[in-house]
Amino acid sequence: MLVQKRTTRARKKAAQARSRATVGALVEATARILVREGFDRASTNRIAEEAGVSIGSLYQYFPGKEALVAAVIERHNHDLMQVVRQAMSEAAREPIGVGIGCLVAAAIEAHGVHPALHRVLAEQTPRTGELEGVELFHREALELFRDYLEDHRAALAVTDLDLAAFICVTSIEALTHSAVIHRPEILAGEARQRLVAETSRMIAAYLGVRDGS
Amino acid sequence: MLVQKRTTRARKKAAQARSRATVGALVEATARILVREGFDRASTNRIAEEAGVSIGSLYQYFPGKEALVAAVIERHNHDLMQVVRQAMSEAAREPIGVGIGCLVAAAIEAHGVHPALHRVLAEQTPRTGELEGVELFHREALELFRDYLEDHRAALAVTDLDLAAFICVTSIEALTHSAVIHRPEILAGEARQRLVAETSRMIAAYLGVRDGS
Amino acid sequence: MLVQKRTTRARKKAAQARSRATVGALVEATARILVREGFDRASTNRIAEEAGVSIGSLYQYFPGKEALVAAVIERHNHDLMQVVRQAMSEAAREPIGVGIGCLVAAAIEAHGVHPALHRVLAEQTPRTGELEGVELFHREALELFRDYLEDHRAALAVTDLDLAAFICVTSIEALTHSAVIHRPEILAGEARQRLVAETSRMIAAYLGVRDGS
Amino acid sequence: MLVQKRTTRARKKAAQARSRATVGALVEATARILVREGFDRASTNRIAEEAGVSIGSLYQYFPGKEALVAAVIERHNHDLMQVVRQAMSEAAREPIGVGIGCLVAAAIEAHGVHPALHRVLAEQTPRTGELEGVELFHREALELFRDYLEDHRAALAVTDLDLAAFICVTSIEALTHSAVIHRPEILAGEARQRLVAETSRMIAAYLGVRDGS
DNA sequence: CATGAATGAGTATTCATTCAT
DNA sequence: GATGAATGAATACTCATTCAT
Repeated sequence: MLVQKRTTRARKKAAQARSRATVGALVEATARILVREGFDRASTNRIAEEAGVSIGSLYQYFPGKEALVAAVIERHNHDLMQVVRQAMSEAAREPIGVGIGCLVAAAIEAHGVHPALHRVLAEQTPRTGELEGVELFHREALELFRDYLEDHRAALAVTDLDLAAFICVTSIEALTHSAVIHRPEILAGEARQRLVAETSRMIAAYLGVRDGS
Repeated sequence: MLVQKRTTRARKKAAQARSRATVGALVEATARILVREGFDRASTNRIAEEAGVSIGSLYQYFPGKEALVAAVIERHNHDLMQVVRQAMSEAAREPIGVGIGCLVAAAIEAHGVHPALHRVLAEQTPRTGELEGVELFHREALELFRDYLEDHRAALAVTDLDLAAFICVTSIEALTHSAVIHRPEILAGEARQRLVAETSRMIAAYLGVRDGS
Repeated sequence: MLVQKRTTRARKKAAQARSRATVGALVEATARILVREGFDRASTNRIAEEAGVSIGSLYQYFPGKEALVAAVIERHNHDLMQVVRQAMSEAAREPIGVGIGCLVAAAIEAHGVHPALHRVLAEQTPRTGELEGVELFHREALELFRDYLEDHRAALAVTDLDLAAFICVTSIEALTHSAVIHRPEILAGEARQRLVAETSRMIAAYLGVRDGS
Repeated sequence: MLVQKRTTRARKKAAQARSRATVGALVEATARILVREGFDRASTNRIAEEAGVSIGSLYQYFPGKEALVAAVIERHNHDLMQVVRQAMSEAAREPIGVGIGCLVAAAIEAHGVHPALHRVLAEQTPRTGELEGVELFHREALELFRDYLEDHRAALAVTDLDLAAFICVTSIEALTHSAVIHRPEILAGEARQRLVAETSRMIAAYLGVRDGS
């Protein structure tokens, strides 16, 4: 009995491990094809082939193309949040004037995680049905930033923190995104410093950051 | 002879009128379907049907779906620019502190021109090939705004006007867009005033607008 | 009355001249497109455009694409026959041994009249309906050659002149055609002489040409 | 393990058998439609229907109409070569005077393999892209015949065997083809013997076959 | 007669999805 | 669970032809 159980467990584990591997391969293949061929040419058949998995198995784990892309988005969001969270905890240890600089720099850095994928996701992926997940990152970042403002409320002139967070996060996100997509030259060398500086200055000015806090 | 010529002209005009009508019907039908069914379900056949025109005629005037959507985008951009230009000339007559408020308000107003279409264009239309025209509006607005800053250079603390224009236009665009799409409640009544006020304040603070100019 | 008639006549003539010009332009345009784009891509609309004529006018003069191509074939056949007839009358003045050489040489020359068109007609034009006209050339040449043999019956060993003509014309035609299409190198310089010589020798040997006739 | 493997193999075989059956059905259906409806009316949809296979399956195995027709041509060529090769080995055992008769007779026989298909392939199939395979048969036959001449070089008066092979094969091919297509009456009963005799005589005379070899 | 806008049946092709093995 | 052959609705696009002007 014990042996049997063990075997079963082992088998299950093996099976689960295999499952995870298959799922992983599929998500990675989707990302690769998305980047290489674009959203429209990313068909389930092609993805399965790229993953080295049969089309039947693909449908075993994902209900369709949408779910596959959603998984890619989720993973990408997770990677981005990693960077953001890291920056957040760094910023928490600094006075707010410095902290905002950290966060802006982090936003740019985050967009550099997987720029090609980011671009495809931003430019070609329709925000419909399951796929609106692209916006999820925004919401998470928003919450984090709102909390950050809350922690520094005393040092700020603004009162409506919700609105302030919306304005800051949206602006920072848009600036870094737009720079990455349409002005890559602005992100190299000294120009990058200036972008960070200017953006930070704008945000700080808007928030009415009091010196020495 | 004169009669003959007239007839010829009349014929031509009739023909041209018919053509224009067909083209117009197609563009309008495209916009309608885009809004009603979304980008992916907007097939050339469906568009032709909606326009009350044969599929053959569609291809007489447009090389494909892309061109159709591009025409819709172009028309939409044109409508937006109308609003922006109007606001620009208004702002030109005011001190910069007030002028920026005008422009921000105009940006929100512009997004209200045809919100449903705007949304589809922003969320579902891939920015590939001919379709990157969505970005064209941005570029035009950028230029206009840069000129505006140029005219008020003396009243500003910033020196790199290109970078400043990029930062301002991108931020304003993103804030109004994001508000329209994800926070419609923020655009009604008193909340709208606050959004305009806050945004304007941020931009003015960033530009280092000197009072009384 | 007279004046009237004259005018009418003149008009008619003018009209007829215009008609002929239109027809000519259409046939030439068809040939040009056939060569440039191939049979399949030669659409009536394209032909009309190339001819600088409206599609409506095209259908005034030709019932469809088939008729257009048939006209091109006919004209081409006519050009070929010109060469063949010329050679025939030359050959008639020579003893048969020499005459056959003339005819073979003429066959090659004929294929050089408009090789590109010839190729398209031979390789891409289906021999169906009105279009079987490609074979018409063969039949005409056959008849001419049969008469030629008849005139030289006394100098020949063969008795069934119909069969002999079929064998000779088919062979000559095939050899020159095949050379033009698949062995163009065989038609330049000294190789060409050899092809003519060998072919003539074969035909003469087959016919049992008696020397000195 | 063995059982497992067997099962796997069996599965594969079953799958492969199904595939082969589908492919076969498609090729046969193409041939049938080609004959019944002609090249132009042979659309992929019609072929799939005739084959009792979905249009999707058609495209799983063939990239398009061209490939389908190419497969038919290939199969037909193969069938023809079968006959030719058979005749060749027969001819090899005979003196060349008799051998040539064998080969000519075989050429006619070969054209009788599937005359209707042969006709469509010859008359309606454009020789473009993948489809030039019609000419492949010619090239193969040419090589075979050249080798044959080589083996009998001593018994021949001609020296340029390449040119001689070209002349012989082209002539024989054209004569039998033309007879089948345009003079079917010439291929029945006694007339056929005469055609073979005359053609053989022409070829033998051309080659300068020495008696008793 | 000339024009060219309009037509719409027809064709090739893709792709998400199912299901027997 | 895995496989991959099969499916067929859907789509983009062409082209011969008509007919109102």
